[in-house]
Amino acid sequence: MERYSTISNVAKLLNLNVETIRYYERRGLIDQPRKPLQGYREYPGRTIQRIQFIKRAKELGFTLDEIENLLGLGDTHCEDIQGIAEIKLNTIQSKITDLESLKTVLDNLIIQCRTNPDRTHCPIVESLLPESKGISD
Amino acid sequence: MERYSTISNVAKLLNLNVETIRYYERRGLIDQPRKPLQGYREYPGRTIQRIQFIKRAKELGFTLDEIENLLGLGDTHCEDIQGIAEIKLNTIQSKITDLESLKTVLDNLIIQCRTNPDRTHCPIVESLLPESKGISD
DNA sequence: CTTGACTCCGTACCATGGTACGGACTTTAG
DNA sequence: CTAAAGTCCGTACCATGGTACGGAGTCAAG
Repeated sequence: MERYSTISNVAKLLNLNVETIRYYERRGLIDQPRKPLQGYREYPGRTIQRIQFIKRAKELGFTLDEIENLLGLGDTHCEDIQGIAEIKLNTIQSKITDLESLKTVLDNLIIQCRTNPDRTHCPIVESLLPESKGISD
Repeated sequence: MERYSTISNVAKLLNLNVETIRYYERRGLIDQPRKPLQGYREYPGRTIQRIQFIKRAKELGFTLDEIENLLGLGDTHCEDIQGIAEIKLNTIQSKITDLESLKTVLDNLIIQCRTNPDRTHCPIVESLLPESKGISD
């Protein structure tokens, strides 16, 4: 693996936008290489690896703040990292529960629509209205 | 129900922020009452109802754009509304599926952490790293 | 040398759904 | 009348994760 690379090469290698890398730099997620007297900044392999870590963690649903935490812990605090992952797992579970509730409500409303003999009034709209007064005014 | 009300009364009645009502006006979701020559704008009952519709639809997961569509349809186009609801239902189902996948991955990683005899290396971190090289550099 | 591609830098913008604020004006209650 | 609360209005900001852009400078290839 090449140890140094310009920003657009890194972006291409990791299938990222140059602007995104700059954003991560600004946020302090990765180090910005020093500007050499001659030529462009060169990104070391460890920064490339770090970005790969960030990308994988994002895929797991971690926010950039959370990822920053993880990166700060290194891999010698397994209990702390486990804790962060458990919190994320609980958050995901909550979201699933919320979405399942929504799904149930929408399912029921759609069934009402499908079985509605009078297509000039809509059970979904009526369920959304206060006291089902209609909005045709 | 009082037919006219000032903006802060509407906000209080509907448990909303004044600024939120103004935002809905700016977005064209609700009509902004004409400014009378004397006194403050007065919000008619039908605007209050409309905001209640918006709130309930948001609770069902519809975005403001989608809600604008629903409001535009009235309740005489049950098939169109059903279509919009079905799209939303599919979106919610997709999100649930994605989240379930994430949950499975995180579950497995957390189990690995819990059963990890060597707390000085973390399976979660190692799974996020390219080739599990470690980030202690 | 020239030109095109790349980098840098600082600033602004985008999506969505808000939220905040300052200054000017109006209303209300004492 | 006075003071406090409310309204209006236009502009800017917030969260999160980006994305875009213009102008200036650098590098590389022909």
